[in-house]
Amino acid sequence: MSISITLPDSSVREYAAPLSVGEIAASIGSGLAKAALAGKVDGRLVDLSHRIETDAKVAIVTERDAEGLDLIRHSTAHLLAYAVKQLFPDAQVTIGPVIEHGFYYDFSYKRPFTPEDLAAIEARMQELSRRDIPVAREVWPRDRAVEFFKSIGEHYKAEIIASIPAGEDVSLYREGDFIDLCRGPHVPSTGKLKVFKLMKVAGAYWRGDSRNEQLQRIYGTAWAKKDEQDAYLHRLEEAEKRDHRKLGRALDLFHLQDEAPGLVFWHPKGWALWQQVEQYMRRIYQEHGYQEVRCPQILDRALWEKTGHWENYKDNMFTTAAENRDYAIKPMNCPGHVQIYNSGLHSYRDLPLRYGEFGACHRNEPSGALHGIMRVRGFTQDDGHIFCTEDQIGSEVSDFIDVLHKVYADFGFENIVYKLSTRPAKRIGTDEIWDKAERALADALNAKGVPFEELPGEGAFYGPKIEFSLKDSLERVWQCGTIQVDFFMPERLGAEYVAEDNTRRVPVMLHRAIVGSMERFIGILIEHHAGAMPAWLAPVQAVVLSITDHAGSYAADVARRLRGAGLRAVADLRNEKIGYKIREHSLQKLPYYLVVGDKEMAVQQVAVRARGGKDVGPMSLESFIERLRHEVAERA
RNA sequence: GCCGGCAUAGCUCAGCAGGUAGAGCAACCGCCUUGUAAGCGGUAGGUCGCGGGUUCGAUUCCUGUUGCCGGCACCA
Repeated sequence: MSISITLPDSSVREYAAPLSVGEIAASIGSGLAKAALAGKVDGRLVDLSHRIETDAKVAIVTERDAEGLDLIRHSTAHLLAYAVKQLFPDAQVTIGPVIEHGFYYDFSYKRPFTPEDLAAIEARMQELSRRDIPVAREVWPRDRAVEFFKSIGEHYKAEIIASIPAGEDVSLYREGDFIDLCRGPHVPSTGKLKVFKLMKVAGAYWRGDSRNEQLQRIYGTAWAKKDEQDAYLHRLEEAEKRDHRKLGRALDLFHLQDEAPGLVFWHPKGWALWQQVEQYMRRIYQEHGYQEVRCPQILDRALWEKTGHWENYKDNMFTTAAENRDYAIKPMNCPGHVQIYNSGLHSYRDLPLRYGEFGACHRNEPSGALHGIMRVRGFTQDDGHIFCTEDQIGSEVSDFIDVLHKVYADFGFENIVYKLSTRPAKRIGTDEIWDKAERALADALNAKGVPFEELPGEGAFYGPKIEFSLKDSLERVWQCGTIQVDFFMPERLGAEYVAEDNTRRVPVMLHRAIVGSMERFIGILIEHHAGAMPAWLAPVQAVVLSITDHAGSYAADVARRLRGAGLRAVADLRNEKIGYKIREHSLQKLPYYLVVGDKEMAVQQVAVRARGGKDVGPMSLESFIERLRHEVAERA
């Protein structure tokens, strides 16, 4: 009996006897046979050596498929392990998964790998690739595999296999004298792996747990084509130029120094940028029914004992003492907001009640977590708390997401990542309340039609939450916005309202922030715009450049009139060539450069140059003011 | 916090098999009065992160420490 194989173009081929995916590729064409990396049989990825016994749908996977690229990366991770085992036979292998743009492999070794080791390993990988060593799949009984890996001293591998259910078979891949446990599939031979580069070594914990021993992780990147890798490396270089730490210094926005780790010194220009963001967010508060409040920075220990922080988060709080009393510098704003709520008696008619604060908080973050102004110990949140009933959660969350979308859009962000974290094992509150709250959050997200990832068990012990993240130019994801349901703190701190039936009830509290940490958000803004802030945010919107001393007083007057019109302008009257001034201010990435010389002075105009070397031409100052105002209003 | 790397002038970086340091840019002072991304000349500037050790002598070697960088862990 024959086997009929259906190809992706719906054509059907008949074969007389069972055959491998590779043989099918060869029967279609020698070019395809050469390009083939793996196969897809009835939707399942398999090796080229996979034998097909019955009718099936088959696709040949090449480097042009997304799956092919993943395959290359995965196999390159194995090639890395192969090379490491050759050069360092007593290193132990663990896991080597595919990640975005590449792969990594974790090893256990008696000493750290050096950058020189990395170069040697990469060279060995190139050599192994040149030798085009076949990669073969083998199936072993689990227990035999465990014994085997133990016998060759690969204890981590043995542990991994031992965690696979007993009695199952496991697949191993052999290339040369290197054999590794792997689900596969893999490329048929090492010669298919040509474009790769080892990027860095780093520590990583075994099984991701900081209580376990630390392994050495080697990161690499791999691609189907050389020019794709070159483009990727180039992209990384370009992204580095956007690094907010570099731009913060170059544009004189802020600095950090040893005496204040994780705390930011905002310079005049950086603070001007901050103020644009803060004033914008203040209007958002006002437009959406929030009342702005302000609470103390330091609160008595007794309050933090009530919230549980003194017991559970003491290591992460900065504390202080005076006159026999202990205090903590607030790590969050919510307890303060509850105090304001509690200062009066509330009716159900008052709810929802929304408080907003630009609250500066301090948290003693682990030293290794600090990162520029993105992860700091002193930060300010656009923090808001909504006191409401259980029934109001849904509409409040829905409204919040609308506002958040508007804000992100105004700042120019479209790439938002949504995550819904649901009930953890250790939690307070009844299942009924959790059901209700989780459903309210999920319904709100679904109603907006946004895709979200659900993280079961990742919610806080006091309630579920949604987190909204943005990606920076280095593809790092930063959490900015959040909305969290809290069944716990209002009760802990004695918040209540009088319900319709005249009973006292505990309100639900929603913690919410849109930009999150102002510091982090501004860091993201800097990287997003590569320091070239849109006019509405730019610390300096226009600089007036005099060509000679002769036009100096006119230039100063133009700058004065711009400031009088509510715009942020400075004059550069230095005795320098105009090209020099243009260059200097261009490096500062200002939106507008107004050149004034005798010509302009004579007709009371300004010659306008926009960022990026665009010549806008001469115009009256009034026209320019109108243009800039329009741009600011549009947030263009 | 953990693993590794790094720390030299305001910035970017060089240097030193151990003999107390150098460039470019910036700064300052002159000259030039300038037309859309670097005019010319000069001057000044460093306890080589900080502490301890080895040494006749340490910026260089060893050690501790602080900070930063890359990951990991963490992020109420």
